[in-house]
Amino acid sequence: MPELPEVEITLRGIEPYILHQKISNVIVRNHKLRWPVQNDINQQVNGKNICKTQRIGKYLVLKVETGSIIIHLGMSGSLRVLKNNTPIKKHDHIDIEFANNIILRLNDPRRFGAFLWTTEEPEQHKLLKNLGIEPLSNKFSAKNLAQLTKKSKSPIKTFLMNSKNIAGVGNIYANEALFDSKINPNQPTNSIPENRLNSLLKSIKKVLRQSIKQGGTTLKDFVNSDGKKGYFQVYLKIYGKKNKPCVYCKTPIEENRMGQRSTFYCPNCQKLF
DNA sequence: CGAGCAACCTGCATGC
DNA sequence: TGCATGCAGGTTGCTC
Repeated sequence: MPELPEVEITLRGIEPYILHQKISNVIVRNHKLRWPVQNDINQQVNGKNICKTQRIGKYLVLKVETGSIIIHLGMSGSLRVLKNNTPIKKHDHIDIEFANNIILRLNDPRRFGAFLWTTEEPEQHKLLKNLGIEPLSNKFSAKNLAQLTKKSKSPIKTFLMNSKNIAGVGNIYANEALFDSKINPNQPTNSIPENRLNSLLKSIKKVLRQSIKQGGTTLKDFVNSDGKKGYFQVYLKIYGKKNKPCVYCKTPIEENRMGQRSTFYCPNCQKLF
């Protein structure tokens, strides 16, 4: 599921409830996520206050004085703020209980998500230190994108989805941003002229911002911290639209596979050049 | 090095 | 109805 907008929505939803609150317990019902959840996680954080929360790419970081909890939602994860004693549902793997009587509950049917403890600076953690540019930051500029793309011969969609280049763009938003800027997903990255790169840059920021505004995209599992679904799926123009008419030219949208991911494009609007 | 792809999991839609 | 197949917002870590 969760790409950058969904993780951002989750962060905004949980932060007001947990920032500066004291952790009173961590319950791990199933430690088998992408990596095993550390056995002593409760001893590490019990009694500590959350002093900072942040999103880095698709990762959420909950900082306490002595280290950080790093959370990734994988394909199907969600985090909810609930009252203590809320009955457990299937795939509710972890609860962080707080002294103010709320819990932060991780549900993740596919268990591709992660829940890690680190005493390093989170940016230095193995999984985060090679992340590329934050696409909504000022560092994601025309100049930097031009610099970054000239080294890569990969198809542009593969480039966009590689978190070493850009952190947080996944399959939905790569498809949408390429359609919005009328670039073919297979266009070799280093063959894209500067004016087209600038338009791609704007499309990426636009699509991510619009999705955040709509509470993210819910295809299946994603819910925000209140348990509500996102609404941006209503505004998707290309993702999942195989054989539907292109909103600009009515040409039927085509689908193929790049890597192992579904790729949608309008053969008329997104011609290779 | 990079590119390609299997693997990690459950659930759901589809087709025989 | 039942069973097999394939696919799903991600990413690591193999092989070549």
